[in-house]
Amino acid sequence: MGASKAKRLPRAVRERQMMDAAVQTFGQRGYQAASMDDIAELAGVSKPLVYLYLNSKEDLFTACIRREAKALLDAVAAAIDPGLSAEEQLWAGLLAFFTHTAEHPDGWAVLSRQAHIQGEPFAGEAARMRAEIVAYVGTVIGAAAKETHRETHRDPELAERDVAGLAQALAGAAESLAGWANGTPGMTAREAAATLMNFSWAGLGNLMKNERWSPR
Amino acid sequence: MGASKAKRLPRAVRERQMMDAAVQTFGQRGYQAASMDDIAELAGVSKPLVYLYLNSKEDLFTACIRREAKALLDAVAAAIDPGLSAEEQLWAGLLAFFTHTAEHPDGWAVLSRQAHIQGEPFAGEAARMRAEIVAYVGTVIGAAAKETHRETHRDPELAERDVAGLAQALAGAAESLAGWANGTPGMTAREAAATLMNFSWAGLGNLMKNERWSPR
Amino acid sequence: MGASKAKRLPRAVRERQMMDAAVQTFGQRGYQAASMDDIAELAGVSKPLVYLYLNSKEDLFTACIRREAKALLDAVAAAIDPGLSAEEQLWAGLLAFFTHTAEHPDGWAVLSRQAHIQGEPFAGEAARMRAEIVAYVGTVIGAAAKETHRETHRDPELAERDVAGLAQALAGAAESLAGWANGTPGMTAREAAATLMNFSWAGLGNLMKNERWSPR
Amino acid sequence: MGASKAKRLPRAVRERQMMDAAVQTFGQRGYQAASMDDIAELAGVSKPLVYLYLNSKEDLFTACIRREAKALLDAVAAAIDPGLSAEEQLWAGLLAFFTHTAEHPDGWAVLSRQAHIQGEPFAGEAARMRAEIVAYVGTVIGAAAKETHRETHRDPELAERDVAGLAQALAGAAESLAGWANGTPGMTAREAAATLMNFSWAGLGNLMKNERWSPR
DNA sequence: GATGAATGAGGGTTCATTCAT
DNA sequence: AATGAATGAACCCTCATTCAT
Repeated sequence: MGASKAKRLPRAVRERQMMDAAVQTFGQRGYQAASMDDIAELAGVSKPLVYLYLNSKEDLFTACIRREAKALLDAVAAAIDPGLSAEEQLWAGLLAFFTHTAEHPDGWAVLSRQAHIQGEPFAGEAARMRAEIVAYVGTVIGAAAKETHRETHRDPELAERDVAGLAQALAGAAESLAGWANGTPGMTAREAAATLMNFSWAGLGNLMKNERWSPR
Repeated sequence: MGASKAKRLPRAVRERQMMDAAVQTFGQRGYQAASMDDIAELAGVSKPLVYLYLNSKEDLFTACIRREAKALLDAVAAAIDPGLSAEEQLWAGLLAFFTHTAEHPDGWAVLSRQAHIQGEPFAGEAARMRAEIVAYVGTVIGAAAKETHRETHRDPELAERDVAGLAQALAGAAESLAGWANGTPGMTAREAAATLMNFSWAGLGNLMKNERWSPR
Repeated sequence: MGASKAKRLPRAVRERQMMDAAVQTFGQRGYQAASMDDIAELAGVSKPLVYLYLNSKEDLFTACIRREAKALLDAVAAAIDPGLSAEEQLWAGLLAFFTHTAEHPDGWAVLSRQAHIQGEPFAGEAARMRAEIVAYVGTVIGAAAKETHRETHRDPELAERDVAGLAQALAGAAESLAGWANGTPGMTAREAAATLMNFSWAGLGNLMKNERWSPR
Repeated sequence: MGASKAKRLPRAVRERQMMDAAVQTFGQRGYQAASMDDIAELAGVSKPLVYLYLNSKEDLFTACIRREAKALLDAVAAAIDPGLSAEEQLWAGLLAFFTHTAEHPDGWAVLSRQAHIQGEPFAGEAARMRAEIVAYVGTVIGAAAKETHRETHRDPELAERDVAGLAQALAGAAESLAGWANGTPGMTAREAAATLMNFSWAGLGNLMKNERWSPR
C-alpha cells in the first residue's frame, strides 16, 4: 500500500520509486505474473504516471534489467584490483558477486530469471549481461593462461571456444550457487564463493597448464 | 498446421500429441505466454479435448515436466554402468545428459527454464529432478572420495554440505553449458561434456584428496 | 460413480434411471448448475444415451417436472375423499402434500425451484402444476362457500378473483412451510399441515361467511 | 441500447447504473443465465469497468440482494407507525410491501426468486431479509397476542415455534401473492394486501385467542 | 442398445494501455 | 506533475451437443 495522493516530486525521484517497486515485483512474481497495477500501487503512484515515465511494461522491465545488471557488474568490477594475480582476481570477483546477489535478492531474481528466458524480447538484455560476465571471466582465465603458457612454452591460444565454454560453466555454477546460497539459511557469500573456487580453480589451473581431461 | 476436424484416434495417441505440442509450446514461449489455444491448435485438436484429457493448464504443465524429467533421467541412468570407475561414470552420465538435452531442446527448456521460473507447484517438480541428479552426482563423488581416502587414509567424511554445494555447482554448470551448446551451432554434446569434465574433474579430484582451495 | 459398462436394459428401465438421476441432480444443484455429465455419470450411462432417450437438457428437465408434478398431484388427489366435508378435504390434502414433499425432497426441490422461475422455457410447466393445485384449492373453498351461503342466503358468487387470490396465498404458504419443515429437524408433516390449517381455516371460514376484513 | 464509448462519470453514478442493470438482468433472466456481458452492455459500459467497480459476479449479485433488501425493508419500516394497533401495523406493513414489490418487480424477483435458487452465500443474504420480516411479523403477532391474553387471562406464551411457523406461512403467502399480483393486470397492491389480511387476520386472531384448529 | 471421441460457442476474469482533466 | 475513468483483447475453462462405431 503505497502512499496515496503522492505529492509532486522531481521526476528522477519518482522514477527511482517506480523502478524499485518494479524490481521487487518482477523479482518476486516474474515478468508475466507481475501486473502494472501491482507495481504502480507499490510505488505509490497512479498507473498513467508509470506509463508517462517508463513507457510500457516491456520498457520498464528492460530498464530494470539494465539497472540491476549495471549494479551487479559495477559491484564485481569495483572489487577487482587488476594488479592482483588471476587467482586473487577471481576470488575477489566471486566474493563480490555472491555478496551482491545476497544483498539484492529481488534484483538478482530479475536477472537470473531473465537469463533463463530465451524468447524475445528480453533475450538481448540478458545475453548482454551474461556476455559481459563471461567476457570478464574469459579475460581473467585468458590472462592466467597466458602467464602459465609463457612459463610452459605452450601454444598461447587457449582456444577461444574453450574459454567461452569454461566461462559459461563458471557462470552457470555461480548462478546455481547463488540461488542455493540465498535459499540456504546460514550460508554466507564467503562460503559460496569458496565452494566455487574449490570447484573450479583446480580445473582451470589444469587447463591453463594444458592438462586437459579427455575421454578414455 | 493444426488440422481441423481431427480424425478419431485412441486417447493414448491424442494425449501424446497434446503433450508433444505442450512441451514444444511451453518450451519455446514459456508457461505464461503459452496459451491453451496455441497448444490445442498445434496438437491439431480443439481446446475442450485438451481439457478433457489433461484437465487444466497447470496439470498439463506438470505432466510435461514429469514426462521430460523421466525421459532425461532414464537417458542418463541407461548410460551409466555401475561397474565403471567414478570418473567413467561421470563422463558417461554427462555425455548422455548433453546428448539428451541437445536432442530434446524443448523438453530441456521446460525443465531448466520454465519450471524454475514459475513458483510452486512446478518448482517442486523440477526440484525433484534436480535432486535426483544432484544425489547421483553426490553418490559418484562420495564413492570416488572413499576410494581415494582409502588410499590416503584420510577422514572419510567429505562434509555433506560440501558435496551438496559441489553438486549444485556441477548441475548449474551443466545446465548453463547445455543451454550454451544448444545455442552454439557446431557444438557437439561430446564437446560440452568434455568441457565440463575439464572444468570439474580436477577440482573434484583435489577435493577428494582434501586439497581445498582457501582464501588468503 | 454409477456403474460403468452398463449392461443392456430395456428402455423403460434406463429412462427411469436417468430421470431419477436427473431429478436428484436438478433438485440439489438447480437447472443451470446441473450438467449433463453429472446426470449421465450418476445414472451410470454414457451421455449420448441420455440424449438418445431424453433428447435435450430442456426436454429432460421438462420431463422431470412433469413426472414429479404428477406424483405430487396424484398423492394429494389419492388422499382426498370427495365425500368428506370441505374442512376434512383440505386437511387431508395438506397432510398428503406435506407428507409427499417431505418424502421426495429432490422432486419437491425441482418443482418449487421451478415455481420460482418465470423466464421461459419452463414457466409453462410450473404454471400448469400450480394452476392445478390452485384449482383444486379453489374447488374446495368454492364448494364450502356455497354450502355456507346457502345457509346464509348470501350472494353465491364468491368472486372468482378472491378465490384465486386465496388459493395463491394458500399455495405460497404451503410452499414456504414445506421448505421450512424440510429444513427443521423434528418437524413432521402433520405439524406443518396443522400449522397451515390453523393459519388459514379461520380466515377461509370468515370469508365464506362473508365476513371480510377491510381497512379502517 | 448500451451506448459505446461511455462518457466519464463519477464512480458513484456509474456504480448505480451498473447495479440497476444488474438487478434488471438478474431479475429477468436469473443469476446463472445473466451474463456479465449482458449487464455491462445494459449499463452502457465495458465489462472490465464492471469488474473494476463491483469485483465479481458473485459480489455484484450480493450487492444487488443487499440493496434491494434494504430498499424493501426501509419501505415497509417507513410505513409502520409503532403507535398503531397490531392490526393496523400489519395492514400498513402489508400495503407497503405489496406496493414496493409492485413498483420494483426486478428487485423483488432478485430477492424472492434468484436469491433462493442459488445456494450459499446468496441464500444467506436473502434469509437475513426474510428473517427480519418474519421477526417483525412475529413481534406484531406476539404483541397482539399479549393484548388479547391480558383480556382473556390466558397463558401468555404463544409457543415460539407456532409463531415461527405462522410467520413462515405469512411470508410465503405474501411472496406468492406478490408474484401473482405482479402478473395479474389490474391487480392493485391494496387488493393484494387486503386479500392477505382477509386470509390471515382471522386465523391469527383465533390463534391469539388460543382457538386452535386441530384434526379429528 | 450403447459409447468413446470430439467440438462450437460462450462465460467469468484479467491486463496493458489510453484519454480527459 | 498527476490521476480517475475507461476499454480492447485475450485467456482459462465449461458445457450442451453430435458423430462414428
